[in-house]
Amino acid sequence: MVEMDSWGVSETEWRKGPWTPEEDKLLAQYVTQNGEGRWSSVARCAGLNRNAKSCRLRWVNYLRPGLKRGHITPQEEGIIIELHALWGNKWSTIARYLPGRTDNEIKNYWRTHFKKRRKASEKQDRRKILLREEKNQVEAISNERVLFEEKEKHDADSIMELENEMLPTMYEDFVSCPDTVPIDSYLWGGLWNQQLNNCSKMAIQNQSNTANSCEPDAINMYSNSGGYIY
DNA sequence: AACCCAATCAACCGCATGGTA
DNA sequence: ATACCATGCGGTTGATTGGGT
Repeated sequence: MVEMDSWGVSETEWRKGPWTPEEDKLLAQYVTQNGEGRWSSVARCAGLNRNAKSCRLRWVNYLRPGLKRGHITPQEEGIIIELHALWGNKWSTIARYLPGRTDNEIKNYWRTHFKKRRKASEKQDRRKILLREEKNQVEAISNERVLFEEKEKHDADSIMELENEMLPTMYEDFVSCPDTVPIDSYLWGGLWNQQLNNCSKMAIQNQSNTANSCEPDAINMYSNSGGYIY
């Protein structure tokens, strides 16, 4: 089955892809002799195996006399920017104000340069976001650190208070009856050990004074451990 | 020298619109 | 009124090219 395109011709048999110099010559000759328009007949009569759309596009964008070649000038770029701001993607309208330039050319130019700028701006945006995130992270870490230090200080104060309150009592309990006090209760670190160290001297002194007032093993355990209770 | 990637350009495709039979 | 054809337009794609690694 041969499908018909919007130009009323069968699509499947037409040549596609880049135009050869021979095809260009045939098309240019035909259009020069017969004028623009009636592209269906151009396609049929010029001896080209191309559809009407393809012929028109090739003529309009490449073969038509008066087309400018080369880069878009800064002046032209200015006009494009201005007119695009005015009309948006109306490429053929914009092209009317740039003699020798085709809508396709302007469209490609805009897409290339606009895309480049958009990419650059996206890159800049991403960089800004990263910097902001980095800053937030630093702030968060800093805040966490401040909170942690405050908490540590608070905990240390609490422990100090607690120890100051409890140690004398605990030590008394320990000295008077070490078996009833769980050994874990004494795993409190340096302050407790320091306190206990001071007290132990008194205890040893007491022990020598009142020989059987407390169990000697606990004190020995402390003394043998180099000041720490395990 | 070989490969990769981005930029560029030419051409295609689908849709909209206008003319006319 | 409407169906069909011709044309134009904008978006997209694919090939080529040039620069960087």
